[in-house]
Amino acid sequence: MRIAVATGPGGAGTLRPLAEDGTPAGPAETVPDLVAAIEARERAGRPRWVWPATARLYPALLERGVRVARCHDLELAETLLLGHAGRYGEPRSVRAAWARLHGAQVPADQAPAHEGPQPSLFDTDDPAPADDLDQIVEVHAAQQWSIAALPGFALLTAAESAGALVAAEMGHDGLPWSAEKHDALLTGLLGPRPSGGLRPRRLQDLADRINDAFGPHSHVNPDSPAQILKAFAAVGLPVASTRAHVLKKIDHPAVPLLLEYKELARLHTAHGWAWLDTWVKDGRFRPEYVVGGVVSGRWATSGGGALQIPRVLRQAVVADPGWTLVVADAAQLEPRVLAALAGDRAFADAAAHGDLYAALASAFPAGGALSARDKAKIALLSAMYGGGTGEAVQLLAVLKNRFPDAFGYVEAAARAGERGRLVRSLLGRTCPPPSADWRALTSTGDDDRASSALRSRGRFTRNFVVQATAADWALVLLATLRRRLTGLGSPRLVFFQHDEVIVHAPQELAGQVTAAIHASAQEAARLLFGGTPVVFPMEIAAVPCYADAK
DNA sequence: TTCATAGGCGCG
DNA sequence: AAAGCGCGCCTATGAA
Repeated sequence: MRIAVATGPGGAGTLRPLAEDGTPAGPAETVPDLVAAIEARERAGRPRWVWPATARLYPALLERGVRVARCHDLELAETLLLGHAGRYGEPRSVRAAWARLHGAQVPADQAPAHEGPQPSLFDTDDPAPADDLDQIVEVHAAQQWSIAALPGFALLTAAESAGALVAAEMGHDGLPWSAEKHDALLTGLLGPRPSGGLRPRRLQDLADRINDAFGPHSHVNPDSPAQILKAFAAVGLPVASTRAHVLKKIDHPAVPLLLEYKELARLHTAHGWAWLDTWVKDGRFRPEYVVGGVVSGRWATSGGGALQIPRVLRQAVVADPGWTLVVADAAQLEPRVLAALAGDRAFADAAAHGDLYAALASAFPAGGALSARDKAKIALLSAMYGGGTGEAVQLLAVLKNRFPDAFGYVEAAARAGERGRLVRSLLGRTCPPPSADWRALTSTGDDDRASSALRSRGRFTRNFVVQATAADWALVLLATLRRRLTGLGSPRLVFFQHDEVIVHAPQELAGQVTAAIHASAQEAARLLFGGTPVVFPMEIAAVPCYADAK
């Protein structure tokens, strides 16, 4: 059973039961308290809720303690369907989808109402227009018809919608975060918290010593790459850039000071006290996730930088007393995905257990500075990213000879991209078409810029098929894990980063959570790849602090 | 003063 | 000179 949901004014709304294919299975009903009505029907029968956008509607339910098992997010589904049709970037609102169905003028999407107090959806003074239930019902039915015709899309849209539920729940529950530990870490590395916009003591000290190293009259701002370049040129050491790996190659007393400065300055500006004040409240870090924010299907964030937390700050992620963090990481996910995708028998056999790179190592010649395992890893990464300079050239040749189907799979994706064609993940998530600029550039000449653009597009599509299918797998894992955790009661998903999840759970449930994660990884592999011999092992640790994992 | 871009680096 | 994929966030910088 499905139920379509339209929000109305003042917390009211309208509901209508639907069959799986979207045809109405009963009359529309207007309810004065939409959240209460959803809660009652959720208890009665766990329907799949059909609503315009989980991100706008679900936070208000969570505020009132209401969670739902399943939904169909119309905007996310519309985005996936448009993408599959090569129509990236067209408006995805229910109104826009309805207008497309009727050949009417398609309204542009409203900019996400940023900032301001969170859920304005149920505010009585909400200026946003109420949803139109009839449009919701009609758009949903059209989507179901399209989805049924596309292999993988039923699973893809269900998983994307479940991901939206998880994202809202994680934003609501938050990642357990110790402000005390974070502050102590900052103080230890940077010195006491400075007042005003001053540099912390340790950074100022390094800045002074960097200037001393460049000479008595030096005025270098270490935050300015341009000034650093000039300073090195002035002492006879011209460098192409100030990136850490470039600076490491030159011999000058300022280099180690600069490297230390950059690292600490980054921590201070991106995840320092200002970040702590903004993003951590009541022992929880509540980021804003954007489901499907990356074209490959990975999530993005729109604030808080949840997907770029420096490893050193994992010390601040601490379970509540009596609780534990179950930290789970998919080992070597992308090469395993390639193995399963390509159906390369020899490669899949290597990916059938343990350490994939080690299993491949015997195919690569011994000798030299690199171990055979490292060579296997470089070859794989080059194949998936489109690298292949220096030593990687020979290693790629080995890969091509020994594992021709795996090599051929990403090569075919690269060639499709170079021809301007679309490529898709296993479940059908589709890459954006090349831009008009790209077409103009690559159709006219065969100069350097044109061939560079061609190769760039090839690298993108080459990587897309792997990264996006890995995202498919991770999203299905997340969806099935969420279902299992609901069965366990109190455990909560609190973090998801591409191929890694953290569950916050009472200590006594750590074993059951661990089992649930293993089972979900297996289920995801089966749902995507059927009977592939490739395994998708999870490295799991139940720890009091995130930093203790691995 | 505001805005867009580049350079750099954090994560996978 | 650029160079292997995908992101977000910060500062410096120069144009508007």
